[in-house]
Amino acid sequence: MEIEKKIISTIIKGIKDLYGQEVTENLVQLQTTKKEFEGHLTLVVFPFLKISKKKPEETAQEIGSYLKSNIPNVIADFNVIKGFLNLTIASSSWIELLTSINQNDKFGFIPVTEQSPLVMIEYSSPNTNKPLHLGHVRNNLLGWALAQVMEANGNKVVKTNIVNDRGIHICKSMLAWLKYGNGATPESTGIKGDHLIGDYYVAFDKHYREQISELVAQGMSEEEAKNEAPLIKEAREMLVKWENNDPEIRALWRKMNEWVYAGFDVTYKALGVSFDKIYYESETYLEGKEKVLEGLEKGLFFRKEDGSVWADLTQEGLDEKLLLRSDGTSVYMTQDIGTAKLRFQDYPINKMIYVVGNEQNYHFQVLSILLDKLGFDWGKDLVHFSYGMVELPNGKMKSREGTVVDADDLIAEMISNAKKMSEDKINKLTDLTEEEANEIARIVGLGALKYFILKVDARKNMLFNPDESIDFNGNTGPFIQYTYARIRSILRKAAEVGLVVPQELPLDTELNEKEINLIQSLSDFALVVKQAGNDYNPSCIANYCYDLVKEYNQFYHDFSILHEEDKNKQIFRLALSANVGKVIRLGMGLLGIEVPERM
RNA sequence: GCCUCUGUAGUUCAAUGGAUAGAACUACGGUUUCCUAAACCGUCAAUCCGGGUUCGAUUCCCGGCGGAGGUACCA
Repeated sequence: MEIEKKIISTIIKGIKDLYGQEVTENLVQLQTTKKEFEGHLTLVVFPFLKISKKKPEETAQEIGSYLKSNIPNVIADFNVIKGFLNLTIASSSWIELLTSINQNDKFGFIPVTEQSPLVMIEYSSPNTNKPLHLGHVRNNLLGWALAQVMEANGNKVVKTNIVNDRGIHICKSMLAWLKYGNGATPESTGIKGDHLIGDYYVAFDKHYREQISELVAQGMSEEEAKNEAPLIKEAREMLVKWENNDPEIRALWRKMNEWVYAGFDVTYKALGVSFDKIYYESETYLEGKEKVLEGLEKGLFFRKEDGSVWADLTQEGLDEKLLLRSDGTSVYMTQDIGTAKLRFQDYPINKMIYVVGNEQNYHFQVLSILLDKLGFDWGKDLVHFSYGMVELPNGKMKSREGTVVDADDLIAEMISNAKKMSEDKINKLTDLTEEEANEIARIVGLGALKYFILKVDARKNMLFNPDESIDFNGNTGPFIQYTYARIRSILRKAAEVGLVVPQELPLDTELNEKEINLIQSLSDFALVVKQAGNDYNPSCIANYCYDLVKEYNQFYHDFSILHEEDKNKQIFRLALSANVGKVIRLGMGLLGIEVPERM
């Protein structure tokens, strides 16, 4: 980082001295040199040709000479290939850089201060009528990782969850439980609360379909049958009762939601995610209604003859959008407006990020415009962190067809597979207690799952193959975790013989290319964290960690560390290992992935 | 129909407009006097098609073709 800054400023000065023109920093393209060429950093000189009015080679040569004579303690040498100026950095500069990384426990992170902007991140947002599935897992992992990344970039972060705890879908579960449940509770059945409720949601659907086909058999059209089936009518009645605060219905609703929340808590805890503030739609939907009526008064919205309220977005190139139904009840959009209002009351939000699937791109485009019209400062540039769907090898997940991957099942399976894998490796964990071994299996199993999902660009749809997901080789979480554990092992062994990495590293160590490359890769971490924050994209951190690990593994394979005879060299390599370990821990930490001391 | 996103080795994923498009899995073949072999090394193999922008395009723009999503008084 420091090295690059120094070079860039010298280049800008050099262009001025050589060609008499001021250039901006973004014109200076300094990148890491490709492996097949000599040098560490490469300047692309094409952008300067118009200024120098000379050939690429000549321009590169001149800039190179300027750098070498002006900052000789940084630029040891240079070479020119076409329009590329390859710079070789002096060893002492690299060692200084490693020292600065070594001294900073939160290398690459920008500290959060009182003045930092406040970013609120909404993620998870479950319905309370069924347990979490693989799609929610992606949402939760992305939301958590993004929160960590934003914080690492110097933002105050508030993680929030909006729970959709009201509506017809909840009533369906409640109704089925009353009819077919025989008073079953999580305690009496031993079934996790969210799964229990989910079972009755499925039961409702089953009986509902039966009624529909009966009615169709009696000669009713399918469309009509769907509306006339006794079950759906009862569910609607129940919803009305709920809205009218019927004490019995409300009591049942509260009881069943508590079961679900208890179940969700277990899943959230297993995934390692948490929230600073939870909102419930049962508490926000009325606020939204109010806000919409307020907008109506101000003339922002209009009312149709049937009483429904709409926003006219044709000016913005969109169509008209419904905000309140003709019967006065609120829709999805209304609730989001209400939630926004409450959040704004509760926090001085500078930026709002919604982690929601890409099927709702249009919804958020509209929401942004509406919030802006209603006077929310952050409305216009709210961020919809839109992620793709998770597909299975045999197609999309459909809850009705039973092709969903349940989150709890998946987590349990990953952990038990991790356990099996480590048991296959004899001589490894034999001295550990059962408890310690289980803890490692948990860390590794979850690491595999999290990494598998987070390494993929969030915007893209991704394919999840349950059989292949638990691969512990290649670009996977366990591979990275394993490298970390090995590094920790080396440091433990070194400590046993009294070798400790000092704060300050000796400057007179001779470095080879692989060692320099490793320092360079370490320093890239700061750039990657910044990029992840700018692009709202945790996946680049995952891929960075993997590249770093691969590079370290080669280094580790080629050079000895504990058996190195040159004392300076030994300390240097130990420091290098320690800092690779540190950066892995920081990087994986941003993804919400733990790293084990042993495995 | 209209709108948005997306097309990279057999498969799953990479590549701020930069040099010969990288990995991993699979297959085949190597490497343990040595700190964790859950490792390392090698071989095979790809930018959907056609234009444009420029020193230079997987990337940006336009047009096809393929995939996904949206376009509801569902959430």
